[in-house]
Formats: sequence, C-alpha cells, structure tokens
Amino acid sequence: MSETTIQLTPVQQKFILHWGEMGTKWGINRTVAQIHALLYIWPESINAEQITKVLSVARSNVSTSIKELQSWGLVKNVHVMGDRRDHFETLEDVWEMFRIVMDERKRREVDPTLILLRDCMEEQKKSGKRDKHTEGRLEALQEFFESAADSYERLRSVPTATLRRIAKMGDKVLKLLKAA
Amino acid sequence: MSETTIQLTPVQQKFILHWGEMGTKWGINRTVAQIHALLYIWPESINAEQITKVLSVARSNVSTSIKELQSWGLVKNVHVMGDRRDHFETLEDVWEMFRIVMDERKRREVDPTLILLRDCMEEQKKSGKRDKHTEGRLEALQEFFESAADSYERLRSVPTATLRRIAKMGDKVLKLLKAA
DNA sequence: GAAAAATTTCAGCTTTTTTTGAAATGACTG
DNA sequence: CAGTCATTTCAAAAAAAGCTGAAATTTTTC
Repeated sequence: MSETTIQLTPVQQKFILHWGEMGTKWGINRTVAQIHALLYIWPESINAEQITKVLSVARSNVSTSIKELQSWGLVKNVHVMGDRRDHFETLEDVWEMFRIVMDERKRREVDPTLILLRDCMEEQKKSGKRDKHTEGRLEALQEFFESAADSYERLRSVPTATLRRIAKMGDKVLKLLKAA
Repeated sequence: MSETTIQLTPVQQKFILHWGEMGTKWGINRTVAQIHALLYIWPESINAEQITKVLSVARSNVSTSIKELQSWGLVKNVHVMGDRRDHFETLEDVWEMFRIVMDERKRREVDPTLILLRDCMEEQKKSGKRDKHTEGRLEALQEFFESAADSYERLRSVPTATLRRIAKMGDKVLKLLKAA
C-alpha cells in the first residue's frame, strides 16, 4: 500500500502543540486537540496510522480520540479509492467549526445547568422554609443563562456569511442597537 | 470569637456540587468552582475556616483556591469588625461576573493564540519553501480570532445594563442588523 | 518584640485522567 | 471461509492534577 509519511514543518509542529495546550485549558484532551489541529492544517485526509506516527501516540489512542472528535461532529470519515483504511478530515470553515463547538457545549453544559437551576428553584419554592437569598441568587443566574441561551439560539440560525459581515461592521453595530 | 457554622440546605448543596462539575468541564478546578458557588449564594462574607468545614477540604486547599479566584478577579477580601481573619465574597452581578471570566480567558488564552498565529505566519513567510496550504489555514484561523477578539473588545465596553437590554430585544436585533 | 492567630508554602500522598498494548472484534479479499 | 488487515475495547501502567498536613511565614495583639 502506497503510504505518504507525514513530515511536519516546524511551523506546523508549533501550531499543533499550541492547539493541544489550548485544548487542555478548555477541558479538551490534549491528544484530541492535537489531532484536530493536524487535520485542520493538513491538505488531504489522513489515516489513523499516519496520525500515530506524526503525533507519536498509540493506535488505540487515535481511535478513541477520533471517536471523541466525531461525537462533536468535528471530524468525518472519508474513503480513499483502493485503500480500505478509514481516512479522516475536519471542517474547512473556521466559523462553522466554532459554531459546532458552541452548539455542543451549550447542549452538554449549558442546557443541563438550566435544568438544574429550574429544579433548584422548584424545590426551593415548595420547601417549607423559604430561603429568599439563595432563591434570588439562583434566579439571577437562571435569568442570565436563559437570556444567553436565547440570544445564542438566535445567533445560531444566522448563516456564517452574515455573521462575518456583522463582525466586520465594527462600531456601526452598537450604534444601531443603541439607537433602537 | 463568635462563629457562624454554615449549614447548607439540600438545594444549596445541589447547586454547589453542580457548579463544581461544570467547572471541571471548562478546565476549572472543582474545589475552586465550589468555593465560588458557595460565595455566590451565601448572603454574607465567609472566612476560610467556614469554607473548609462546609466543603470538607483542607485549609491549605482553601487558601490556594481563593488565591486562584482572586487572580481571576472574582473574589475579594473583606474585613469584619473585631475579627482579624480574612473574609471573602464574590460579585453580585452575574453579567459582570461572566464579563470578568471572558476578559480573563481572552487575556490568558485568546491573546497568546493570536500571538502564536502571527509568529507562525511570519515564520512561514520568511521560510524558504512556502507551504501555501498551511499558510492559508493559519490565516483563516487568525482572521477568525482577530474578528472575534475585535467584536468582543467592542462588546466589553458596553455597560452590562445595555447588554441586558439588547439581549431582551430578541428578534429585533438581527432584523436591524440585516437591514443595515 | 514575644506570643498567638492566621495564612501560605510545599513535599509527599491520593485521585483522576490519559495513554498504552495486547486481545477481541469486525471487515474485506481471494 | 480462511487469512489478512483494520479498528475497537479494555485492563493495567503512566502521567497529571488535586489535596493534605506539617512546617514556615506573615500578621496582629498586648
């Protein structure tokens, strides 16, 4: 089987290592983030063995990490003619990529928090001795999360092209909003 | 010394435990997040020993975690008359709290990434063999981060009251922007 | 300025997370 | 369907992160 051995340039290495560190700071496994970085900068799809070599990690680790990335919807399988191994690639569009991450984090972390807050509020309200202070604090938090989730949901439906355009509008955005 | 022993209600416990878990998913130490949650819901300032008791952690752990929270600007010392121990409290306003977290994360994580990307681009450009593809990918990422950082910087200067108001505008926001 | 109180530091221990490699499973080929 | 190649699973090892308690340091009090 013909096999392209991946050889990283210093710049590529630097980027992949940094992305890995970034990942750890955001609760994402270092290897997972590195694989994502590698797929992001590599021009063609890559197979699992190539990843093991270039990142010096075990084959099984690649398997698990890829699954993780797939569960986020960030990596998809592609097939190369005449090669029965799985090849992988990630999204091209950075905005789209971040949107997916945001979506998933909302689903996995914000939504459960909202449910918890609602639960707490309910439990609080039907409890005998009303703890007004805690109730107030939780309510404030709930309002914040609900407002944020709501605003995000709205933003979500806007095509990335429009988002880019709005981002480029600069100061005009706020002026418009303040005027309204 | 008079000492209020903190006794948590089930709802308070539930909230603090959840906040701790949330923390871990965002790369924040569980104890740090729990202390923050406790300070958030508690009506008065709390001293370190009270925290050790209510969260069942070592005094030294409280010390370290409080320092961490202080380094984020989320906790401040207050002094209680006739008590020489440090007492702690966190911010009241949730929007303000999240703004601070965002600010810090930008400073600690986004800004260094931007620097790295600029470095990479530069190194890439003066390198002998131009790797056009990597260059393109890094440029796209850089543009995204710069645009995001820029938009954030703009938003940052808006008072939280205005942010609340904008968030409450709902669909109107996008209609306005699309029209512009 | 010595004693007491409060806080911080840090080496070593514990727990959790991550990684590995061997074995099991699955998938394709002739 | 037997053999090969590819992927996944999972128990154990390694690494990283987190926590503790004793000792050191700092702060306050008298």
